[in-house]
Amino acid sequence: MSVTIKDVAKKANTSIATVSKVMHGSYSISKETADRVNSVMEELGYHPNQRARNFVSQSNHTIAFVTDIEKGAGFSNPHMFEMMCGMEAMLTQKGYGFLVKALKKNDVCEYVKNAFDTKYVDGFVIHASVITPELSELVSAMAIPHLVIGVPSFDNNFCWIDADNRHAGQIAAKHLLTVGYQTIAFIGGTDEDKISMHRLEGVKSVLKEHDVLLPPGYLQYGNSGVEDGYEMTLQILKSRNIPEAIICANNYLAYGCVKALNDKKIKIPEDIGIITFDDYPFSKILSPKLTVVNIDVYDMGQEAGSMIVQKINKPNLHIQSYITYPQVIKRESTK
Amino acid sequence: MSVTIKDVAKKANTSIATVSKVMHGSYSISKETADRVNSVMEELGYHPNQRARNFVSQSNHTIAFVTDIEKGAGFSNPHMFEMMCGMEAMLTQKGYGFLVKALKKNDVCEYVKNAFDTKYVDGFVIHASVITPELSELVSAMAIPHLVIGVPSFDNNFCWIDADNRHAGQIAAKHLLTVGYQTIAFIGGTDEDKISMHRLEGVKSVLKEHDVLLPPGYLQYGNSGVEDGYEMTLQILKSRNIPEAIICANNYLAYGCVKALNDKKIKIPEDIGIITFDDYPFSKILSPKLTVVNIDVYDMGQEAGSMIVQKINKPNLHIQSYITYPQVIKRESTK
DNA sequence: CTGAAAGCGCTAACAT
DNA sequence: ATGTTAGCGCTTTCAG
Repeated sequence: MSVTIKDVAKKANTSIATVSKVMHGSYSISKETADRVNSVMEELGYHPNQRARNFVSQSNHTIAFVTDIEKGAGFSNPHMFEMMCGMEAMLTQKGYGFLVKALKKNDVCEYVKNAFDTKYVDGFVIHASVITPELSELVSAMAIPHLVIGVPSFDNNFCWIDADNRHAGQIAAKHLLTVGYQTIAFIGGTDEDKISMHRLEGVKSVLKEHDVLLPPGYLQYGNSGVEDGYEMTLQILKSRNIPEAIICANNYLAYGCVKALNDKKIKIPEDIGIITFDDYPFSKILSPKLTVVNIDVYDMGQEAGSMIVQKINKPNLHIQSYITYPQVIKRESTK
Repeated sequence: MSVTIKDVAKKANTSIATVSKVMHGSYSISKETADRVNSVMEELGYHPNQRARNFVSQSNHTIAFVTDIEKGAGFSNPHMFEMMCGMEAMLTQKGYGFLVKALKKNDVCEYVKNAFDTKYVDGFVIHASVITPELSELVSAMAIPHLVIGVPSFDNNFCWIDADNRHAGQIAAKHLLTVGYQTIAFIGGTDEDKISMHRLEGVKSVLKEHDVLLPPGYLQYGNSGVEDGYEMTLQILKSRNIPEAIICANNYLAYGCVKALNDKKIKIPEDIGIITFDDYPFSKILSPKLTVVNIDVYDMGQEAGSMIVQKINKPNLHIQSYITYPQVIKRESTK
């Protein structure tokens, strides 16, 4: 076994209580004893046993991030990881460990309940993809410190934060208007796709404000594959008056859109400007490089890390808010 | 406080030792008591306190993954996260928690030493990007359970596993030969870029074996940007005899290569075939979709998870090996 | 300013 | 088959 507080106490000719006090910088300790104890600790290479401390304090100083990641997620969902990076950084800064737990929606309740009951972790950040009404019940009934990332789509008592996609949509529309595009079309996901819908809402609100019309033909919905973007763009091009710019609800649609425009020999950004959301690596690689409204998910992760710690310290804090740092990254696909 | 083993014992009219035994399925317990205890546990909603267990057993059943990730890593380094997914899955399966710790190379020694001394975690998986000779000293001097992912580039006592990029290079070359390309060029990173170099080695070994020449003009090195790939491809096209296929050491180079070939109106895969490594999301999005030798980093993560657990259980196990599951994903850029 | 002692909740020898 | 008891290493009253 390694050296314990007892060993230090013995060698320093004092009690373990005093050693403990020295470690915690208690004022009621004479400089001499403190010095003596410190040097013995040094000499013996003493390190407090974290597990014993966890046990006594009934806190692990770790939080679990619960989400649904499976094989391929690293490639298909870079945002999730970018968020994790931000969370980890903030939690480290606050003195917490960052534990990752991949779970299917159906297993989350059991895990959270158990992890909480057994005091395995101090709190949970839970991705909206795995929340359920039962979980909402559970966390509020047992007052489990938690924070959901993403807006729940049902009645709930969760604390949550989310990116404000509506705001991002507004920013996209404003950017296009500002640089001089006067007619704007939108291609987006199905109506199941909340993110796409919120972005569209934001776009609409800005267009309305500026008295820009959005004729039905300028609005296309579909799946979010490259091919879907391609087809939807073709649809838009059938309009009597071709729009001056197209807002694509996501990168894949945007790539399909670019392809369609290329095939039709339509110049980007001169004839038609394109803007999309989220800064995927290939936004910078495509030609033209895509102008993008980026949401800083790293910052969002940091925010989440900071908030879960707040929740742990002030359990009755209740947060439900949109947090977002959208920003235009101007590249080649807009004037 | 929540319900403890004492409460259960009292209510079940037995001792805490018996309760403990019931939990661990000891044989020397009568069916009746076991049943009674179990139902009391159920009734009271008892859950053993994990922290107390950790304390007693001096094991957290958690391992820390130490690596250098910073803002943007989610996008720039999908492989890292894919590996993490695999590790998490395996560790969960083995009953371990997965803790992520982002650290700069200079801070790793201190962290590992302290986390080990304080028994904060049971073992470490360490990414090769943050290892140092001092760390090697440390882990072997203190017998710290660890596993490095990536080959160290210096003399060391680490246990490590790595992807076999040489093997991947062989597979790429073999694939091209098999589908009928007879002359092959290679564009790769600088000679600092070990991964690229290893891939090239593999390629060379296969070409040699099949008596295929690799004239100097067919070999281009540079940085790994899209533009670099573009330029290097142009260089290759200056050769007297244009090669029938090009192996690109990574995706970015490959994209530049595709661009150059498109600009020169050279048809892929008819005139020139292209193959590259690692299945980035945009390999499937580009046109033509890229044929790729994929290394399953998820599997590698799983392997790492499994091995660190083995190391914890059998400390004198020493592993230094190349582990790899390279596989050709045939798409449109080769015949 | 210092120390004795009572836990924290559980496990595992050792008795019975 | 069951119970007693001694820790695990540390924090924290409470006395002195």
